Amino acid sequence: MSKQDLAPAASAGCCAPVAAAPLDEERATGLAAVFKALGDPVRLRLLSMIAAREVCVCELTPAFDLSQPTISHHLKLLRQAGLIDCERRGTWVYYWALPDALDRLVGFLTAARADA
Amino acid sequence: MSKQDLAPAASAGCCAPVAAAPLDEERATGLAAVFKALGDPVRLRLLSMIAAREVCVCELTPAFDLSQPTISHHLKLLRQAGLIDCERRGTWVYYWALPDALDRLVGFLTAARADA
DNA sequence: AGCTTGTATCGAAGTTTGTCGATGCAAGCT
DNA sequence: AGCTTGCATCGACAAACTTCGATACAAGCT
Repeated sequence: MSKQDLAPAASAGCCAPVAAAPLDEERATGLAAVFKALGDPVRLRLLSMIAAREVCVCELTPAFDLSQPTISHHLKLLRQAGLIDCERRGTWVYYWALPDALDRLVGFLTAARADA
Repeated sequence: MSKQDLAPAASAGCCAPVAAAPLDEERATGLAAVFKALGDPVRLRLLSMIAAREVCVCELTPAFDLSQPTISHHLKLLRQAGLIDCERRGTWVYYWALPDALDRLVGFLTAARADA
């Protein structure tokens, strides 16, 4: 039996036949990488602080009970996920948020939300 | 539009924005647990299939190149995250999505997005 | 040139995660 | 009762993750 045609298009009737495409494997991998970056309380708090306004690392590190290398590691993961970016200005390094990555996540979630 | 002044004693300059509260540790832990559940391509695809419509496990398992216990394990994690729920009906088990969890994630993301 | 401070990178240790085969349980059969 | 099918749980293993101290790099000092 072919499971290609999962959608019975039963009583759905008029509108919304198979609302969102079932999320192909490639797109799922890309999205999952970003979600995984948010799957840690420390990184979530870091992102929320950075999204509020551009922040220097020297303000972020003392806000946690973690070592400086650990905070630096989490910032690197957020950056690799495309959620933030940084720049060195003299002695200090400043981080800011990249809204596009958040937009992609919201797009997926609202599509799933709409289906449900 | 009330901006609570949680500003750090830093010399933030004139206005000291700090829009949303910086996401307390407890809420960050709860949200991160849900984001972590989405941090895997298999679970993301499972959720998108389940969100489209209520689905029987017997339709989900053959859609992946993974063993049946592995799919069952991923479904359990999604359920523990509050993203889906299930019910046994005779021989088969059916899963459906819980939109509230998605709403919470969208709420966090759009708040962060607004700040940035 | 040295010294000091801010940040990133480098191993390493301990924990968690993804996956599997084997097994167990539930429900519908004959 | 037995047999078969659908799904969950168990135990194990390799891979990945989080965290740390030690170290290296970068920039502004004296």
